[in-house]
Amino acid sequence: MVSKYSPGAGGASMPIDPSGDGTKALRADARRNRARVLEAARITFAKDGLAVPLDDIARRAGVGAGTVYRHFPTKEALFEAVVIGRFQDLVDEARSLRGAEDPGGAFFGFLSRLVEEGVVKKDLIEALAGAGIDLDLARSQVLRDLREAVAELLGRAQQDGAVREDVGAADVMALMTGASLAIRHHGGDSDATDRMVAIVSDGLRPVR
Amino acid sequence: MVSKYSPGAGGASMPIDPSGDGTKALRADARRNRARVLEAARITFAKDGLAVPLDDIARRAGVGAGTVYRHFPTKEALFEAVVIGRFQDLVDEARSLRGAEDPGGAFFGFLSRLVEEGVVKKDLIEALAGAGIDLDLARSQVLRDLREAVAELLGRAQQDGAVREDVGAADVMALMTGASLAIRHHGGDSDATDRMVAIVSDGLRPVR
DNA sequence: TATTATACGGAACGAACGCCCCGTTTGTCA
DNA sequence: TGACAAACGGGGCGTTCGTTCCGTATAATA
Repeated sequence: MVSKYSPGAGGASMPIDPSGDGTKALRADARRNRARVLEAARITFAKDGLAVPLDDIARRAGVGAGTVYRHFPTKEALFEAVVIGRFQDLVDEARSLRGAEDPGGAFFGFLSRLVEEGVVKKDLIEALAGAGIDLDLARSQVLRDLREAVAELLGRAQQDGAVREDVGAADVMALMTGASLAIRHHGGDSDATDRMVAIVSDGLRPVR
Repeated sequence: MVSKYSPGAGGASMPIDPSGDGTKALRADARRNRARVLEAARITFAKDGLAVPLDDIARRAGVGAGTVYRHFPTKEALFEAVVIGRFQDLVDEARSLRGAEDPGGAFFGFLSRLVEEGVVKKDLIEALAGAGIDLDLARSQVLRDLREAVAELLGRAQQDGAVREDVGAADVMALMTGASLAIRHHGGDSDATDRMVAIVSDGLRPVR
């Protein structure tokens, strides 16, 4: 989850950067505040989605709005940073299941995780559903990675005869997005969650 | 779909109202404009949901913003009026299927209609998903009617053995909401729609 | 046609919110 | 510890949008 953010605009006499990755070392307080902002954003976006006022995030982080903007050029950039982190976690999880001995179980288990995440993290489903967000996340690498990882799990499950043949990874992700949204509205209790996931999962199994 | 809107605040010397239903007769131009506003709102809310600026609706209706407010006290009231109309249509449709000879077919057919509507009418799914709307629609009669009508179709289908026993009407409506949202994001082509509906429908059938 | 209640339109208002500016504070390094 | 660059914070600006106000236009009625 390394950010591509680079502070400053490249002033005249920039000291050589020690890490060599194009990002200048941040001052101690700046690094601390940046972390606080990210953490606050993670919590706040999860609860209320992109709609939350940026001031709320700043207040929760214990910094001023200006500080948020020094670290992230726009509100959407901050949102992106948070969401990309979430996606990356999912990608890692999906990839760790690639070699599972039970492809069907791995696939359905991952779906369940996906939905659980979506129910708890509003920003995640908003990002997946593209809820009124420009967010060139569509062109982001993590999203491609996620789709690819899902496609791989799906393909293996299909080869194993655990999943019907007429669905693609995009279908699956859309269904999970929809399920998350439905559950979240529904109140989000875990019984309902399980029932919904079971229904969609059953629908994904091969037609008898 | 009779509105409960009543113009004026009941001045001192109000002439006896001819229709006797508590609403005073509107002037011809007022009645015409009201219809125009409703029609414009229907189209505009369907396309863009509640997020659309009210001025856009007024412009499309060919009236000023003030005129919209004379007929509907708030933007949300207008939204409600539109959504209630849509719900009522669905209720009528569901009720007409009560006596169907094939309960399973009737149930699944209605679900398909529900999703189709949701995909095309953004306001409908927003209302069903409660997307950031206070909208005491929750306490509205039509919504109760709809839930009840769905419950009846569902119950018959279950008695007929066409639908698994462990789901309720709320689950079904949530799933359809989710499917609509997923499809709409997905691009909304009718192939995808059919596939999604088929998957969820299959998931709703009795476990083998 | 004269009169009047009713309705109209759109300018104006105010609240919310993203974003920027700039005077002040703080970390860093010699 | 002194000097300076980096970072801070929060007030303020500009925009968007819901809502209201009020001078003007018009349907209804006699």
